[in-house]
Amino acid sequence: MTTPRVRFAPSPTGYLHVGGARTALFNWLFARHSGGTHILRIEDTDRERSTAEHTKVILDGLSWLGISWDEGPYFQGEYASRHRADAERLLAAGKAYRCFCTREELDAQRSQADASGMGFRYDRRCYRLAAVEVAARVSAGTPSTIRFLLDDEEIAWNDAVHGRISFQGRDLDDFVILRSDHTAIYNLAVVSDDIDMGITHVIRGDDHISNTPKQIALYRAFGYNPPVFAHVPMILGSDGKKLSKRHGATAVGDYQEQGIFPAAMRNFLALMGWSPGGDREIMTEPELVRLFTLEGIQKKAAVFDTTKLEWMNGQYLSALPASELLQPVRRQLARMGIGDSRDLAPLIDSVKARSRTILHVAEQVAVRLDPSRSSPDAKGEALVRKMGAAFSGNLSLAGAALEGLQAGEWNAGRLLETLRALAESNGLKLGDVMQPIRVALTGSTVSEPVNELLEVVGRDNSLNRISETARRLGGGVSAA
RNA sequence: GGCGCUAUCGUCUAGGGGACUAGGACGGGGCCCUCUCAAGGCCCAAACACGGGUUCGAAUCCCGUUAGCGCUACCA
Repeated sequence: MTTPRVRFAPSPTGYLHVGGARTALFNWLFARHSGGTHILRIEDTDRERSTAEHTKVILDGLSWLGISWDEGPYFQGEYASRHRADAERLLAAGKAYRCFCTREELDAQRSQADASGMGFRYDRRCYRLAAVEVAARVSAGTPSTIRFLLDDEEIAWNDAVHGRISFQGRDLDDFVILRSDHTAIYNLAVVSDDIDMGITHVIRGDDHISNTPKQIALYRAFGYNPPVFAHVPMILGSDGKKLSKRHGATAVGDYQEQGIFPAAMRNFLALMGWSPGGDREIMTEPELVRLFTLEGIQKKAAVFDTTKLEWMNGQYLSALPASELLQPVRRQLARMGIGDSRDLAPLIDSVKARSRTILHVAEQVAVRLDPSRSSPDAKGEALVRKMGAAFSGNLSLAGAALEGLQAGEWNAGRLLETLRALAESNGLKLGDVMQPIRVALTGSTVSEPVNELLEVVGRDNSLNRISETARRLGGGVSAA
């Protein structure tokens, strides 16, 4: 068996979608697993919608995900002359014919067919034109497309994920392969390029299943054996509909911004429509490559579950030491307009267990760098309301006790001792003194243990914030 | 409408005739830990779409129904 050659062939008419990224990932995993070649081909033949910016975004997205390619990127638009020559070769061989029907005529025929409840099929009126008539129109300069003459025969293939799929030629149409401006239509361009590039396996979304018989017919007409087709299931939004902007973040760039790790995204995407069998979920890149097979691909469409993605990202997050998080966290902080001079590692360590994304880590680090950046959330406000005057009262008490600690004593151990003693001597539960501090410093009722929080925020920042908050909420009345 | 694809917990999935009182993960609920928690530990609820076959035996094989999705362009 020759080594596989696969391609990822996005059209640069939009951003790199998670569905496209998943298809790219499968192609890449298959190539790496089998020692094959991964080719990147940009299908830019839709000139109206294709842009260089989209191409760049797609390339950047793939790089971010760690998906590489061995050949390319090739640009389909550069092969226009081969496409045209191939179409004309089919025309000369009598396997295609010129069609002079205009778009308007076709539209009229289509709507008529719709109105009568019949499915539209091109009636081959131009195929029946006499040769002299065709020649006359051509020399008169009448624009024409080239249509493929589709035989009525069974077209079937053994799909690597679905098994045998078959269509009848009579259910298909004599489809256009070359536009009147001599540029190729998708199905022709794909087959022409895949033959030219020696593609052995076509791994793509299953929305292409109905294109496949047309493409196989083209392979037959050109005298080539079709490649192996593997149609991977769609990725759906939470409502079971095709993923779109309505579903929120759908571009891989969105997840990059949210602080999702490429490794986590890759791991998660690999599990959308593929399973290694058994219970494995968190897998390293080499494991993914080793385990990946076309047989493990699912037939059923998968719903993209952001919550589980974030959970998985959290798994990667907690497995990574703070030292490796330094750069990404700094980047996020910079985007938030926060420069820093402090060593962030201890801050990162104290918040990463409770975080799922880098963005979340950065937000919490920012608050610990400067508690005045915090604003109370719903739970924080509820606590203030519930405790009433005791909130600021206990806070002042704590502030006074904490002030007794010198800078050299400001560590988690001493802080805990101090707070415990304070609670005991005032007949308070530990939580009654801890929670107000937590809310004052973070705005929330959730954080690392308060003594650790105090240590990480530092003596001056902590004390300032505590007295400030006590004063503000105490309405100027000292509770002491 | 026509053609095609698909159908296991809410979601991602394991399962390829007996090992299934259907397993894992996310999410949900509860308990423990505890100053709080989105962290950790333990526990619970939750699914084979429906109907026919085949078989000693069906989540697994076949057929039909239903539902969902895709395609049906001089888009890709």
